[in-house]
Amino acid sequence: MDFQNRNPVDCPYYLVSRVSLVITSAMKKGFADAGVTGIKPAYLGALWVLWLDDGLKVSELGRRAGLEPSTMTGLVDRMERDGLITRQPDPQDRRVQRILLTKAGRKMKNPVLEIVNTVISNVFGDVSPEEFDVTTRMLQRVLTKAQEGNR
Amino acid sequence: MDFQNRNPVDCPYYLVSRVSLVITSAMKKGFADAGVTGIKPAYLGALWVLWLDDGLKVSELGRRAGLEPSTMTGLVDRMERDGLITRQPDPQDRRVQRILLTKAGRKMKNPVLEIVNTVISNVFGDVSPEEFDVTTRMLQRVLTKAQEGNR
DNA sequence: ACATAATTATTCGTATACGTAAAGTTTGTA
DNA sequence: TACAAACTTTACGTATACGAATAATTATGT
Repeated sequence: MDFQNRNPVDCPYYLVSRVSLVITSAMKKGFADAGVTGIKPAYLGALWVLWLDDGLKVSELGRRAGLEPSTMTGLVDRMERDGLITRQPDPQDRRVQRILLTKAGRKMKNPVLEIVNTVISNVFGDVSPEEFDVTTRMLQRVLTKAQEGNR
Repeated sequence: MDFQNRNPVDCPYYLVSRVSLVITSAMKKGFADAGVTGIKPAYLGALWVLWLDDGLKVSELGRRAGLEPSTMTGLVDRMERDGLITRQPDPQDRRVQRILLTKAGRKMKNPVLEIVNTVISNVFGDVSPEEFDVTTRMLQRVLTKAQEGNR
């Protein structure tokens, strides 16, 4: 890896950052085109976690979605404002807020995941299954290693 | 691509977003550990473009770095504040501000790119050259296609 | 039991990014 | 020439993310 005589476009940092923003933009458009309101791309991670395991506390939700607790507070604020979740104090531990999907939040699962399917298929339309698998597994390893580094 | 019964960690959107943030965090630490001050990860794209072609106008700099003009204004503000660039009015076109590297901005090139090398090598340490190439080329194609879609 | 430590969520300040709108300048055209 | 259109940058509001500090609560060690 020697970037001294190369362009930003050769740098994986540039590439993943740009692709992340490209997908965010495509997601916004996908939701808007499908007429699904009240959801933002940043909600996806947390919603997805809750669809699999509802009623988590803020910190555990953040841990599974890859976000810091201080980031979660604002995200949960906006998701609450948009009617997708509610905060419920935990009677067992008064420090804890349990995050629970509303009916609207639960009902969104299938429509939203269909839109996610479509958007991902469009963005990665020209990518072969082999390339896709190599990249997916590689990025998963990078994340796992980064998590281990923070222990 | 069917995410109905999968986890966020199987979704390339989740992966590229998280990896992007992981690298940002590693870059911050890389700069701090090396004692290089006045640079932030977000400056990298713009700086890199200027190292190759100094004196661009804001919009062209943004185009090459993949950022909207309205994003560039704030970024240029901070880079100016941190002493890396200056704004110079263009006498040929009074709408235009030319962005010029300062001496400090120029001198940073080699040290900063060395840190970028190191950080990228660490983050992608376990990745084979083949996986790395497949991923790089794939993401480049995705970006190119996305740009074409916006014309 | 009680002081100390750890956990939990939040607030605050900052950075990063977008879209929309505005103001000034230049360009194209009638 | 005059006027409309396009371009260029900036301002503003919003969203997203982090780290440091804080307050409240719970857990731990002696």
